[in-house]
Amino acid sequence: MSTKALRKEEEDNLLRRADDLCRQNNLRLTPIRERVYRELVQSGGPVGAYDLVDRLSSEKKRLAPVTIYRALDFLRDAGLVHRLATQNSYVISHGQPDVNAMKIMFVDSKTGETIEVHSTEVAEAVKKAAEQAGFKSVSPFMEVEGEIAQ
Amino acid sequence: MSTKALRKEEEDNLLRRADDLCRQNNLRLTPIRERVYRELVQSGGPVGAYDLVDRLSSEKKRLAPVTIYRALDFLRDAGLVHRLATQNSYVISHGQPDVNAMKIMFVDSKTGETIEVHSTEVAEAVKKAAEQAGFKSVSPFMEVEGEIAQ
DNA sequence: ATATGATACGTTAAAACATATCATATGCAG
DNA sequence: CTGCATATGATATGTTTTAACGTATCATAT
Repeated sequence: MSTKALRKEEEDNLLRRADDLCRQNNLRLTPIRERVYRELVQSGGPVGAYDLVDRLSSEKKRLAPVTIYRALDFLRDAGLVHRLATQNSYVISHGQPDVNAMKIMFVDSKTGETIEVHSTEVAEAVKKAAEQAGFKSVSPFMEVEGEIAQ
Repeated sequence: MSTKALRKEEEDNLLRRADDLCRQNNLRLTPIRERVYRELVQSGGPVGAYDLVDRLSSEKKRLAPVTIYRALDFLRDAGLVHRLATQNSYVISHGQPDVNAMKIMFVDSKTGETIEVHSTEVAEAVKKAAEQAGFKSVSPFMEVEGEIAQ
């Protein structure tokens, strides 16, 4: 089986999973929201909001930035998409959301390429540090810049 | 001794430390750079670039945004200042730069208030996760959103 | 003394990113 | 069907960051 086929399957899985999640939580995965999510899935990496505007606009119909931002807000609230603040871009959240794990987005400083890793070990260490800082709860997402080997 | 006095002492310490660091690395802590750094020190928290423009501008002379950004870039390169990507703001980096520790900026989601904690435990856990992701090196800074107790 | 190079800063403009506002449409509960 | 909440369309504006180009300053070389 080609990697392309695998890729396609995973895309479908993600879309189904998104659909299920929304259904179960009474969230409306409207056409625009679904298209934004699909675009992020297919891109395989972080994409800027204005890039999404371009990619989802046709000759006849140009979407307004605010439309994309609204869709992104929805997807982020649903936990399907994560914003990379250091890159001003947006990326799908992989994996089953394990409540106890920290979802770390490693971002390559040069290319912007990202890889997501879930780690309960990091989650625990961060939680401990948070207590020192007087923080009672912390986001389960974080972003770390670095360099990919090779 | 009042907390104010303590505060003043710490400010002086930070400024001296910055001065030393630059001297030792042949970096030029010019007046503008020093003023930007001092302003960040005195504010005690994250400050936006345009805030800095306002605060460092006088009636007769208004600094251009780019001037501030350049000073901030210098200070960031020197490791004296950290950019809070989630807040579009800038904050001094406290503490002796411990090479083995992760410098975590906890950011209160509501107020934007920050507290910096250094943790070798987090550094190690993140390093391990980075290896899983195929990352050979990671930034010693990270930013975590959360909520302050109370 | 004059030229060259390196670095910082000034000035103007624009790119890139994000939100406000108000109008219109669409779904859905009563 | 009606009214209310929610989603989208359209336009404008706000905010943050960088680009491009010129000048000032100072050290060093010719």
